[in-house]
Amino acid sequence: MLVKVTLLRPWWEPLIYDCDSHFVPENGARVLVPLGRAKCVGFVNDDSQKKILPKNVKVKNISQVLDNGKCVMPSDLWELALWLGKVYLCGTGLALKKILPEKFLAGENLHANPEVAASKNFRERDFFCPNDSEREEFLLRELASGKVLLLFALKDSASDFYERLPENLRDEAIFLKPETSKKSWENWQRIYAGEFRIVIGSQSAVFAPFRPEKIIVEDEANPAYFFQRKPRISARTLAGKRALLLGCELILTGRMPSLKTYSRKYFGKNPDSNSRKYLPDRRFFVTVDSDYSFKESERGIDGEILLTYSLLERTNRELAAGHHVLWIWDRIGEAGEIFCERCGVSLVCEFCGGILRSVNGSLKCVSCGRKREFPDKCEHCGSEFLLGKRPGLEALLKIAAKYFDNVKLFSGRKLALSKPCVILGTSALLKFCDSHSISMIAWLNLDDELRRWGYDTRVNILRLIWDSYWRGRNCERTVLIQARGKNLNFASEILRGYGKFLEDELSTRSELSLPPFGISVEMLVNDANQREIISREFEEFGLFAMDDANGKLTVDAKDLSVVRRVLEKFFTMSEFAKNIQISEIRAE
DNA sequence: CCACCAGAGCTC
DNA sequence: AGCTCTGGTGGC
Repeated sequence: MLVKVTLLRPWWEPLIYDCDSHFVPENGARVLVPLGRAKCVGFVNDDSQKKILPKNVKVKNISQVLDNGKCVMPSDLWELALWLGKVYLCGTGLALKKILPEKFLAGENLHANPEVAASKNFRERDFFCPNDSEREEFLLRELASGKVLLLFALKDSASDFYERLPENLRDEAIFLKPETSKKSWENWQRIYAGEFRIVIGSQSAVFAPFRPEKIIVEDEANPAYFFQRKPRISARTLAGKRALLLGCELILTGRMPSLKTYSRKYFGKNPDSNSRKYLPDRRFFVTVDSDYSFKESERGIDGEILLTYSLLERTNRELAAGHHVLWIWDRIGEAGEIFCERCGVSLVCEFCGGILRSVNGSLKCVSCGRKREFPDKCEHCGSEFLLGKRPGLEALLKIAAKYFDNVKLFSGRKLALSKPCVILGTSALLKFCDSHSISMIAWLNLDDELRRWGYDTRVNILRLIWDSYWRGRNCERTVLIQARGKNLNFASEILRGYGKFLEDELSTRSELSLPPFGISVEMLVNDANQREIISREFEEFGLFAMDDANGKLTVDAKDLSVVRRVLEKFFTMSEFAKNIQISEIRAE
């Protein structure tokens, strides 16, 4: 009896093995199979289709059936793996690797847990409310009963929330750490055994092995839900799919809805026209360089820091009232770039060609992070006139110190805040709003933030600015945005409110077929001939593959299934020669 | 003579 | 992607 078995490998198709008895394990059951000289764990993945063997291949026997031929992982996780393998072009094998712990995949023994029949009653709700305390109360109410999976975008917010839980709830709950330690396998088994009613965690907790009746995604608009490692899908999307497969309730919460949720709710099949009420309008102050302003610069660094009169005046006012003020400047170090004044060439990383930034007196590559000593001379022309370009936080610190007595630079370490002061740092500063009373936040270089490329840059910046208004328990706050004339548009779009901004963004993306209206798949194909072949295949399906000649191929499509149909023949075991790698899928 | 390694090749 | 086999290097 032939059986298809999915192995934990990058190819998309299952392999065919023989199961000599008449007893065929069910789909999702673990088996031990020989592969070449090695033996490895696979998962039975049999469909009704005919089993076609390539020539010159002899079918081998399954070595051992594990778990009595039963699928012991929660069945919705098995279905989630099949779905993820398809929609993220990674294959079921790599999807399983993402979803399940290493020990389970290695075949470690597991005490099977009797399956509880799911209620099969998918429902979606949301609670968007900018006030953090109100949202926390909502979450506590939702945790009162039933099995709940509660997801946060960041590990720290998850553990903070867990620590603050009232004792009776904390006894029934577990905070699932993302690390893969011995302890985490133990915790996985305890959740599997049904020891906890509530599971709290960040991204990876979306794969918690139990059957929640409710999945809550807090701060669902946060891009931190995207996994760092491939496949780089959003845990929010997985949570939604999982709720659908389980037939349970999905609750999205946050200060504001994400673009995806917003478009689905208001522009999807059943637009919800009466609940735009949760998009409150707030006033921001935008100040531009045509206002009375100072252009400060630092010795040895080419480039100016814009300080408007309004910024200085308002900061002074807040300090006098005994408050803390945050100045956000998203460039660490002394200067963003070092260049030679004589020949004009900038210093770049010798390994990856990335721009070198000056941090703490040495050089650090912006893209690969490698450090280097500061050279004495220009490596290009030998002159000694090396200058910084685009001032960083260290330069800002020196300048700000001229205007205010108490200025501090936050560089990731702890910061004691006793006296009223100006705190300088990147957008990571926003977390001070949780623990301190911050009465003003100023965005000093929004221009630079907007220069960063990415179809979602604008939405992410909007979200950060909007959060800077609401984050923390104290909501009386001024948000000030400095902008130069040319980026005044963005600033004034923010002034029109969150909802209006997202609507405009959606219509722009619709016009340009950007996500969520179009999907873009980026792949690495080192071999030029192979690139040529794949491009032609795409063309036959009416898709244009852009070749950047550095090995990257980008395809924009309306529908991923066409892309999958083209690529599937390259992701078989015989074709797979490490020459195609899906590097990025932009779908939302 | 063998330990140690980087690279090649194969996998129903 | 792993795993194992290969063949080279370098130590004594």
